[in-house]
Amino acid sequence: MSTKTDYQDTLQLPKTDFPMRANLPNREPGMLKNWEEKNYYQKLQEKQIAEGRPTFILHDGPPYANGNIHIGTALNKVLKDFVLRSRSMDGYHTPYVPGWDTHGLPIELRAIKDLGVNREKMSNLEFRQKCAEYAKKFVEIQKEEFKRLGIWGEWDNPYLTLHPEYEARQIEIFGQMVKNGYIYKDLKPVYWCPDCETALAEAEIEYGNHRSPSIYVKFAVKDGLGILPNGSFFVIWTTTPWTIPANLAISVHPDYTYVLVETEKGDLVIAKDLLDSFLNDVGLTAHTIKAEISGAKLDGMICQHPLFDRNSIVIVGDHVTLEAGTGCVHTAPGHGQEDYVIGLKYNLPVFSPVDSKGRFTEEAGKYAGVKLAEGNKLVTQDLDEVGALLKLDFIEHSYPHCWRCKDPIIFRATEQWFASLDGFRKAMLDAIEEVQWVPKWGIERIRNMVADRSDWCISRQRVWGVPIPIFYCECGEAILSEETIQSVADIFRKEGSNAWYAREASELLPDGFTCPKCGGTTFTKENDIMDVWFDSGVSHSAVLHQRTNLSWPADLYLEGSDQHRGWFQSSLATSIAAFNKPPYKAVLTHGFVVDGEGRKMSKSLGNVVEPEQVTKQYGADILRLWVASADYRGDIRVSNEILKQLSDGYRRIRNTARFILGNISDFDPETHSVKYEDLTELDKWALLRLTKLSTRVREAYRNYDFHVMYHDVHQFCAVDLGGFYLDVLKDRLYCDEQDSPRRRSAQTAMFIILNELVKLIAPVLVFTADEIWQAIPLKDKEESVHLTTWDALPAEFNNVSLEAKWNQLLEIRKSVARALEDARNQKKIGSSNEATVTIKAKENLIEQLSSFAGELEILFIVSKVNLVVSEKEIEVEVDVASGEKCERCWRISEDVTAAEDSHQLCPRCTDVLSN
RNA sequence: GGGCUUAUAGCUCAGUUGGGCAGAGCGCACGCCUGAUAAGCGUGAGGGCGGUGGUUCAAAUCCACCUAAGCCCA
Repeated sequence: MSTKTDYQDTLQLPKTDFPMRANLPNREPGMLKNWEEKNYYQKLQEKQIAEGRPTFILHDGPPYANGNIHIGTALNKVLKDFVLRSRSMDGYHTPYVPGWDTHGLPIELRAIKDLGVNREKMSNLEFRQKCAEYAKKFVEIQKEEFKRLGIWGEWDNPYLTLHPEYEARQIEIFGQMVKNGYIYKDLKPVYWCPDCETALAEAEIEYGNHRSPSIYVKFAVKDGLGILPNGSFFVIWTTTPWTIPANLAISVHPDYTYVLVETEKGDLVIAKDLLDSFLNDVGLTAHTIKAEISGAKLDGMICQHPLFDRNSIVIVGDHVTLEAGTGCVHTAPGHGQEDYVIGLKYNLPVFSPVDSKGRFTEEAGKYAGVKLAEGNKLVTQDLDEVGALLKLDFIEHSYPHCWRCKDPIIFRATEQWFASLDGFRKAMLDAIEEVQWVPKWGIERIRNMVADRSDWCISRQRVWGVPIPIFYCECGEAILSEETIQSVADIFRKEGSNAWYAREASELLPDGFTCPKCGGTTFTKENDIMDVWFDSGVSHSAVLHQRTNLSWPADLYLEGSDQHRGWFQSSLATSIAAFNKPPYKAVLTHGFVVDGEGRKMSKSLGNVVEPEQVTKQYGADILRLWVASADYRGDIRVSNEILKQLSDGYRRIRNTARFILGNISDFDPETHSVKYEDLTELDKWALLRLTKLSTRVREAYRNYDFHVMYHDVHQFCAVDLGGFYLDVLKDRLYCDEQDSPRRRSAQTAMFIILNELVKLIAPVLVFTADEIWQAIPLKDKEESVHLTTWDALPAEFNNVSLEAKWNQLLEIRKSVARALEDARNQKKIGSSNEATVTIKAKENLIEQLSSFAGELEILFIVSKVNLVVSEKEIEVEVDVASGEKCERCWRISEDVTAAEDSHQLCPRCTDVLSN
């Protein structure tokens, strides 16, 4: 009886425990645990140090610790992990200290909301304690989420912006900036609640309907620059009459057209497009349009303030709109954000004659002491009396209210601390030129932003953050000296910034400190804390300068492109201001994650993809492969379809590895390896392809072109290996004698290929690569692939002389495949082994094919190849192979003969079996 | 409204300084194999390069404008 399995047992079929199905979601956690137990990250660091490698410092931008990570955070950390792991394999020492941003208003708000904190009944110290707890909780949550993605780093020793040593360093950097003369105090309008007597952040504002007066006011022209007659009027519109006493200017848009129109209330200047609605509102008739003037020409004209003996100048700005009013905007730099910004441009004082309780101050002259609600009435009456009021009305509109007391809020200028960008802008711009920006256009973005930005207001009227280390003497003098700031820093280093709230000023100042101005000895503390961007902005020094395993400046910062305005800039600012050097040598940015249609993710659209969901359904390696597959310079799409596709790509790589593992199970590289010169030419060709791949992929990693790596590796597995090399090898591997040189030659090449492949994918497919690594039959190997380096492949592999010849063969192989497919469609053959192929071509091509000698059958996986010289370019004929099918290797040949028990065997198989 | 960016087959990507009928892989369709088998092999159909208008002997590649999308700002 002859059965198939009779001969199956005489073959060397693939044998491996390496599972075809990865089951990543279930298996990855176990591998993570193993890595952690064996302390691999630490081991890698020690190894790198022992080998004396050059360092590569990627400084981590701290995510904000107030929620779970999202897919964008995952993308960022995974990219960082790619960089570090590839640099490690490329021979660098790559310590990685992850960090978190732990201060700031969002955490204050969440602490109040989520922890049910009653802020009124709690001291600042207690409240800060709650905020710290909240932040630390999310640090732990995010830490676990990052670890799950396979990211290696000093997870048990990260940096937190609330650490005492961090805060101390932050104070020192501030001190350095003071020393360099870049810190000053000035007025700036902020949201202010007169009832609660406190500044409010944007997040503490609630919009609601409010009834306001609506007035049109005319300002008489004193100097019309010869364009407008004196005695004509600019007309403004406002819903806050109480800000009229603080009016310093009238803004017009440079690109709008204005008309001078004759009315019964005088000759008025109005934006042309708003003339009709204005006349209608106020109930006036236009008699004559006396002139049309472009807004730009109005710049510099001078008007008389209707109530005070001072000027109101005409200025131009793009913030003026045609939505309502007159196109001439009442401008009070002390009472509005836009007014403030345009005021800075024109050097207007930040005039804000209103106190913390919402009453006019002495600066408001006769209104001093009047509450603003009353002020609205008085001002309007006075305007009417002097004839400046054109119209009074009342409107319902959306207006900001205090979240706590629900009262309407005001804009009020208060004293704030600033860092003078102007003082070091030039140095920042110069530094930007020295940094390598990836992609290149990043330089354009940050350059424009730095060139345009105004001074940095670092004051925040909050408590959860690092206090601004300034004292005030009774005489009013603000104390900020090297000595006092260092004293604060020293105390913070021991006790943290809570000391600011726990101690009296005298306990924070150096012993025996006296006011340099008046000699006074009684001091109070500044109430403001620093902007959180200052916290994270000093991380380069707080982390890199203070950790012995790191160094300053960083080799690389790697964040989303929103950080051109954020962290890249705040870091650069503090670094330039303190040290006059950029904190990084290179900056890499990536785009944002969007959905399958390229739209931003939002809860309301319901298109949010959570990293946890991806790891649960597909595994972290798939998420990482997704990161690797996309070109991160632009936006990166993610969708189920995309992830599904990645899974297919992943399986291809995985199964390629599995196939090789199965075929080298009886291969001992030490005893069975074949020397390069003794390898078959096909195997040499495979190693040449490997060398090309390896060169390209390593270069791609060095250039941060991870998607090149993915596509090339995938293509190599699918096309070079699966589509040709491994398919062709099967006959040799399965049917040749186990220890035959040709079989060992194939195994040698496959072994080398797998070893290199696993190292090339290791930075991306961290779990799968290590799983493969464990399965490779190599003694004395590193415990984990992640502890290895990319060693140079032997130069002899780069045997380019093979290229042309084999490329041509592959071309012909395509023609053969097409011909075989035709024959298959005509039901002539099924398997290609059932075919005899006749190639007709010109003499020189036939000659070249002849040089493959008896190999062509194997290379085309057919039973017989005939070569015929003809005049045709190339023609392939397919016939049913004649002869009998060898029951062992399934190839058909006329040499197949009946073996003793009537089984059909070819001579090769007969030989193999007889040994 | 401003600064920067992106736009090549269903998907992910290649397309050097403008030059040969625009490529790859995946997916899909069809077929083969059943000794990589919840695998493997082959063939094939898919786009005219976001749109419009220019420059040029020649443009996916250069210029202008527009559209859509993204980040930041106002």
